[in-house]
Amino acid sequence: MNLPPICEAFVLHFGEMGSRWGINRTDGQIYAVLFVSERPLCADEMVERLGISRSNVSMGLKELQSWNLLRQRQIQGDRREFFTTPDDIYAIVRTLVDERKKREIDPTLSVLRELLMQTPGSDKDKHAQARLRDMHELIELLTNWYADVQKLETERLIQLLSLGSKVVKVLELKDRLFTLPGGKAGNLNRVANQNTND
Amino acid sequence: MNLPPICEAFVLHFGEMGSRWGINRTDGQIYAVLFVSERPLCADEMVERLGISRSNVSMGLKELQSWNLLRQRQIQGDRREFFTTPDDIYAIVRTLVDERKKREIDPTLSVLRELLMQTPGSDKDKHAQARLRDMHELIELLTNWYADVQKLETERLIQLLSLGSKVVKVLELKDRLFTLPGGKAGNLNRVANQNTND
DNA sequence: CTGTATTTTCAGGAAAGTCTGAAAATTGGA
DNA sequence: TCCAATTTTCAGACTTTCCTGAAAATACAG
Repeated sequence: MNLPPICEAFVLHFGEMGSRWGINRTDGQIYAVLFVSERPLCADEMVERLGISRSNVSMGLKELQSWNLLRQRQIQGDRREFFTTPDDIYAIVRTLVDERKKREIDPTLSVLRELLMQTPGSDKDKHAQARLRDMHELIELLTNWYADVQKLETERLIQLLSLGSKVVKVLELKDRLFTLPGGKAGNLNRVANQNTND
Repeated sequence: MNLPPICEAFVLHFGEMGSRWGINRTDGQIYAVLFVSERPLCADEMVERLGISRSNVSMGLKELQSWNLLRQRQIQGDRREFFTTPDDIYAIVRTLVDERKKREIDPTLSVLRELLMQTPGSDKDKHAQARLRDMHELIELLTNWYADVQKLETERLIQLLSLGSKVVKVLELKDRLFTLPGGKAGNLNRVANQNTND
């Protein structure tokens, strides 16, 4: 590997982590090397830096592209293709989550729905369906939350995440305020509900 | 595989998904078969249902136990050990996330912190550090959010997740209400801030 | 302590996944 | 069109991971 020390340490760790998440170690390293690079790289530069074969880089890039994780750039008067990762790390994570959702969560949801439609032929299958219903409900809760939150601008998202569980306190406050008796409170409560039900 | 149709379909899908997440397909199947089972199972029953070797089940159970994913039960007058998954699927997901965090996120954070402490020996390393700082910041944001939200009771958590991005609307409402001029508003604002700053 | 039921370990075979070099395909300039 | 630069493909070598049966270890009843 032909990289300055900090880059190399990161690339190695990232490849290692990738391989624990079902991502080919080398593909993880290719991504990492692009992620820390100050400018777009062509395939031969990755070969040079990672010390792997040209064909391995080619396949890795194809895989990463199929995950929408790369930007491709042409450089003036150069026939080679250059690659980068997006600058915005929030955008990167969104893409990653979107792709994994598309490839793994969505198919799982549809398998679960299909199995829940079937008529159980035994008590065991009946019980299995009850468990599957729980799982389906939870996955739906999480994906709906994600779909909703994903629409927010990064700015707002950060705000929301920073707040964490304190949100619950704000809700308690809201409940407390708007369940007070009296005309004014009733009026405010309508406003509040307008704001919380879409 | 010796399972009723719905169970079998689920077990196969779950094993398949597991293998995409860096979990051994067989271990995923073992988990799945316990998850849908109406009662605790002993190792030989898993052998029978999944059609794999006894030693494979033994290793799978060991692995799943190291992830804290199983409950172990003794049955009156039976020397064999019986296993189940927890009933509460929210608890299951919490455990899963906790373990992955412990094994993958935490070590990554410490690698990042370590690399950010180092003095860069080149411009490339300097730029790499800037990228690593972004990544570190984002991971911290997410893990802090998780650590915070994880403390909530399931009930409250569901409430919060169901709300999704509507939370932002509630916050806007709060801001609108408590930035109005007047003594009463000022007073309420203090209450609100007490409630939102821990 | 002995014997049986049960679980665990582990060497080595099987399967799956990864990597490479050589060759084919593609691209764009002349 | 041809040619050289570049990228892609893919068979087979190599590596890693997984799975098994046999043997060892453990647990416990008698």
